Amino acid sequence: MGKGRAPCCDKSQVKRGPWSPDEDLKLIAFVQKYGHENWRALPKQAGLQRCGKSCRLRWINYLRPDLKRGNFTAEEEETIIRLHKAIGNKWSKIASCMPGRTDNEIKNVWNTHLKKKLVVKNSESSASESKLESSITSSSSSESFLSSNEVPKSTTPATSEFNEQTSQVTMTNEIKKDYEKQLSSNIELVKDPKDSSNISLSSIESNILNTSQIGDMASPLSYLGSYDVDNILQEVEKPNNLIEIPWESDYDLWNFIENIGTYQSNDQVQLEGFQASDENIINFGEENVQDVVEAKKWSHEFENEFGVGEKLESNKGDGVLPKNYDAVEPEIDPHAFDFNDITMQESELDFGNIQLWPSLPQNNNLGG
DNA sequence: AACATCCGCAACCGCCTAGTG
DNA sequence: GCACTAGGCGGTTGCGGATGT
Repeated sequence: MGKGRAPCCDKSQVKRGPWSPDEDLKLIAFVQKYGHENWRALPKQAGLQRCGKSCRLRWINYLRPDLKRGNFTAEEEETIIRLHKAIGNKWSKIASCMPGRTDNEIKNVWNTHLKKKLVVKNSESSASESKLESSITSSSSSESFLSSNEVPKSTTPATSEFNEQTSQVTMTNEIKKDYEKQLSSNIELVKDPKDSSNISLSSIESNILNTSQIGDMASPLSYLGSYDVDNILQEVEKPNNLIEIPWESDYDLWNFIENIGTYQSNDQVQLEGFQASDENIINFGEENVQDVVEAKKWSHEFENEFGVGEKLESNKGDGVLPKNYDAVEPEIDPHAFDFNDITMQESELDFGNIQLWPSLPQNNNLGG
């Protein structure tokens, strides 16, 4: 060894392996209350014998309240495939286009399902495609990022954001930039070095700009001819019926929505099925009561506006809770608060059992 | 029923990068 | 510009459940 940096923590001092419900609760409670400004310091402050990285990963991939759980829908898979075609293994970027999904999850889905699916698909269509390919790409060395069989088959270049409500795709600036960068680098690759003039792409370009079937273009050249990414994406991607929800831009709004499932009372909350010990009690600050009231109000508005009330329904059931919970506590849902044990100061608060994942109980299991 | 193999997923590892002094 | 730190990312691994023999 001798190379590389020192480990981020003393491995002998930290626990590794699967997380227990108790650890999860500690982490959730801490993050809800204090946030996660400093992951390295967090485990100590939260009373966890874990590496900060491990805490971060656990939170991001599993405990975050805005996570969607359950199988990927066909639309989501399609989105992953499209984005992967365009930007490759940029899992976090892909994830940023798919609210409620994590990079890790997407990566796993890709490696276990989609890659195989595509191999089968490609081998089925390879015969017919190879004919077309040879006629189109003969002039290009085309080791470009978007090889001809990687040109999106339908509608969207990669710069997109999946909209859960409409199953539509819109673009984020970050991805767009990436995409533009890749386009320009590809253009360099395909240009004939002997030709100092720009490649004449005007006819192709106008085709792109005028067509609603960008995906039918089979040639990488024609694809790469689309310098005006903005224009194209606006033309092609923006469906009329799309309701755009600014996922990242309005943090407070999402916070409100999330809070419904997280902050319940300014009192101590005992977790159902756990013995009353200090470890199993989560204290919520007084200010959170206001949050809950506000959140409830907003959630009503939100539900009316976007019809997402089901988001806040109970997510008990297969595939919603982590697998290891079944193993540890098959009879107990550690994320269901028992409100019988709460001394309510705000008499109007009556939210029933709301769990720590206000997430969509999509289909059933996560495969597995 | 017992064992072997496969498969999916959560977690870990190590590198990269941005921020800071 | 350099060193250091912490967060983020993508690749990989290992466990446990599912399936096959």
